[in-house]
Amino acid sequence: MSNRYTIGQLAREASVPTSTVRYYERRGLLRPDSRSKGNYRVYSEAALEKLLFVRSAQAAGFTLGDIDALLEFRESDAAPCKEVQDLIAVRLNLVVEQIKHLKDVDRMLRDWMKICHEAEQSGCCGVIEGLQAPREKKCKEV
Amino acid sequence: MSNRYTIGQLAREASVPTSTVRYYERRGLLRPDSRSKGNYRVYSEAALEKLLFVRSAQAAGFTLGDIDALLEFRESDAAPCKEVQDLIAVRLNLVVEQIKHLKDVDRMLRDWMKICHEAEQSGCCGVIEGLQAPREKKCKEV
DNA sequence: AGGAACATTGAATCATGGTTTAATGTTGTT
DNA sequence: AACAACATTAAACCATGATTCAATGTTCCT
Repeated sequence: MSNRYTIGQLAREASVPTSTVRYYERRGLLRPDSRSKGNYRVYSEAALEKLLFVRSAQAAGFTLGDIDALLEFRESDAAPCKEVQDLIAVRLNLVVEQIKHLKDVDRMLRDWMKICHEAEQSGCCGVIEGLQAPREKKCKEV
Repeated sequence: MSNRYTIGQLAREASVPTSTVRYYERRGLLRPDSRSKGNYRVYSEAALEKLLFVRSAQAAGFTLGDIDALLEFRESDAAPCKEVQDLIAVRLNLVVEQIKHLKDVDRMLRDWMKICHEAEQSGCCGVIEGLQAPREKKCKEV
């Protein structure tokens, strides 16, 4: 093995635009192993694994900030379960919060949809009215 | 009635920073009714209602882009149920998608948490290993 | 040798919803 | 008159995760 990749090859292998690979480099996540004589980035197989790791971790809900930390753990030989669990726990809490919030929004939107259907008969959009300050309603209660 | 508000008063009434009110103005959502001799923004009661409408609509899950449209409907005398329903439907689809995605992420994070707990005994972090490309795993299957 | 394909860089741009800053002017109270 | 509190503006900045651009250099294939 010991494959070498240009940025384009690497990007294709990981199904990522090259611009994103450069962006990760700016973020400090992924450095080329060296440069060609023409100053092209040269990546090793390990870099590809790392890039795939980054994408997997992103898909698993970690932010690039989280992944920074995960990569440090990965680079070290320790098995820092405690730290990883903390990272997961923090992220999980945020995700749970977001889901909760989105479910509220979902419920509200469905309510408005219902109100709109019901008000449609009376020729007065219940949603527009409903979102007014309460005392301002201009059509009969829906 | 016929109250007049400075931007600060308006902002306080709506529990919004003044910077946000100016931002909405930049976005074309909310214009002052006039200017004082000192060039201060002067808002009417109607402007306050409008601002409250914007905040309600945001809370209901509409983006400022959506609210642009809602305000146009509100300003017109029509009862554009069809348009409002479309707006709600589009937003609802996006929200449903987001919830779906976040639930996947939630499930993955819980899986990783479980894996990490199980791998903890073997002194090898299952998460770090698990996110590698499959052939790269450096510790026994978890 | 020529041309396509690919690479380089820094900087600007995008979407979202704002906040912060700096330098300056106004209003209200004492 | 002095002072605090409040206002004005344009522009830069924040976080997130990138993409796009322009101007230019390199590599590969025939």
